[in-house]
Amino acid sequence: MTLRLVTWNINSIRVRLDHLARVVQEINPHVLCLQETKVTDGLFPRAEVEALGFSHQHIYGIKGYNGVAILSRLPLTEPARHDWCGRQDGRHVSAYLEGGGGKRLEIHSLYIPAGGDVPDPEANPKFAHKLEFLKQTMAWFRKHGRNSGPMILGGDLNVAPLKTDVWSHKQLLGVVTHTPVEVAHLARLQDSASWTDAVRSFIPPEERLYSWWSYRARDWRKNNRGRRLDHIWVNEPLRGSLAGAQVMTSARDWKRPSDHVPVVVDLKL
DNA sequence: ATGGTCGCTTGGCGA
Repeated sequence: MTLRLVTWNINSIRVRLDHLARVVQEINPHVLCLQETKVTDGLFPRAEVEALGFSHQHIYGIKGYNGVAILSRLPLTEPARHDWCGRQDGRHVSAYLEGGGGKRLEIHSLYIPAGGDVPDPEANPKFAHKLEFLKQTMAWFRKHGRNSGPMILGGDLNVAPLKTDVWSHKQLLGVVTHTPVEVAHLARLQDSASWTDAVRSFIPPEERLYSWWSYRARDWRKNNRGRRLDHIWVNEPLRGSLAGAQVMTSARDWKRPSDHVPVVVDLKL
């Protein structure tokens, strides 16, 4: 079988249920990793999501902001919540996907802190939190990755690592999401479990690629000042299974869009 | 250079 996984910062699942339905209709994934669901678990639209075919739901929401989920057509087992930096803030969940080609895949949905405006951990506690979050997740994956089987991670990692992941490398070197210290931290996270950047294994690094465009631009398409903040990574056991990748840019043009678009990867299992 | 827009916890915060 070919397993299709989407990661998407949906920026409120309640506001964008119709968009979720459209993603399901047009892309037909087996698994969705969502970020910024922005809803407590009691108010999560479980029935509506189940009606779309996703009866297996592992959710971790808090009031007002953040919130992550793994939604699946196939069974999910051993659902886990991961908390970092001493906060219970709905940024990381994992579960095992059962039955994909007889394999058992470990899935992670991750929402790394945005980091505020000033890229200085001394002056800006949000930036300090972002760097510390990256350190704690990399330490965990370094240990955990040693004896894990096939793993796939989808998330809003809030870092655009490559020059071609931003509209202007030069102009964004001092802007949070593209500073050298964040890129170095993300590289260490990527190294922690020998992750492969699944999307960039199909869309070459020379090619500009974005997954987020600010709401504040008057015309996002015309300015095209995007950044690639949303990523899908696979570990070594899945590297040979990679079968395709795409970024659903069209979703940014829908009515009342998220500022992020869905990112899709196919795995031949 | 500043402010521009969303969604949430109704109003300031986080992005």
